[in-house]
Amino acid sequence: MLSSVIFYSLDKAIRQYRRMAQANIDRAGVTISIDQWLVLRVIQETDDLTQTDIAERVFKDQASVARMIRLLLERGLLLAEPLPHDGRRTQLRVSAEGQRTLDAVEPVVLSNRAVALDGLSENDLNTLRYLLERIARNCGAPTPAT
Amino acid sequence: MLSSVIFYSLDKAIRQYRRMAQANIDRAGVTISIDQWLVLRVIQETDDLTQTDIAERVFKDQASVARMIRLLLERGLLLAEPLPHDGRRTQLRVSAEGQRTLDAVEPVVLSNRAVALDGLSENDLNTLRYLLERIARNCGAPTPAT
DNA sequence: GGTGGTTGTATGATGTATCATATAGATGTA
DNA sequence: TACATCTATATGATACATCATACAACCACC
Repeated sequence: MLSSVIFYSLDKAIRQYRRMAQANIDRAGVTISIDQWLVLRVIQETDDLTQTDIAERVFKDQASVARMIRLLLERGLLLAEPLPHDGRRTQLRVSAEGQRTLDAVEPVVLSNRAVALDGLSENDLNTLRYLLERIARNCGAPTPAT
Repeated sequence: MLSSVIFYSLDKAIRQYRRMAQANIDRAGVTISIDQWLVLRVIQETDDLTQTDIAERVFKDQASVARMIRLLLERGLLLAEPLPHDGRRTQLRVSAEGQRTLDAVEPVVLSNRAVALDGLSENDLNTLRYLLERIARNCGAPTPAT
């Protein structure tokens, strides 16, 4: 039955977390999706990444990142200016408004994590991380039949 | 940094798994998404469920399930006939074609799971399941501020 | 200084996620 | 029976996921 399959538990956990997290962000009066927030945060930390770099960091597709960046630009949370030495790229920067959003979301995210991980010890988390990374690695191998 | 946050590991694991799983289904020559497959399988097991019931079982939204069922009907993998005692619902059944698809996908799914869980003991799986269910439960509580 | 391969970005197509809402059938109750 | 309410389904709107492709800028090399 479904509940015995680990991937349903996985799916369920991440889904419930995302719902809870988004609901709390909404309730805090901030208008941003957790995916956009994630991209914004990565750009804040390191602002000379290509879209492909960003996509790798957040485990998403370059196409998805491109569209999220477009939305963030349209919403004024991100600024872009052309890069002189590479006509394909633009220099992305978090705008003041974007910074305000990040600041507003930060405590909510921390609280979300605390709620989600309530009752789990440091040890549990390490175990969980280890097992999840193992699964990801197992699945990450390209097609063996070449 | 991102890698230290458990939810990125979670997200990464499930994403890698889904990519691998879908790629293997595609390679087997079957044209179905793993989400559609899941819905089809639930209907095969129990064919008198409402869309809301199905949605609950697969941890999805009723709206998503409605659209997946529409696609499955359009593709002829599912059959619907009106229910005499309830004009809102239809009786859903897996078609012969749908059954063939399920049969074709089954071994691929089993193999996918084996690949993904390679190196994890029964004990690891129980731990993992327990921790994931705990997280899901932690996140499942409705808004506390009422 | 062309030319071919690579890289960075954008976008089309299709499917799923989520919320909100619409609609119609079913049901309970005054 | 009439009405309010609930239930089952459908759908609009917006966003993300994924693959494929387009295209322009870059770069190496002859």
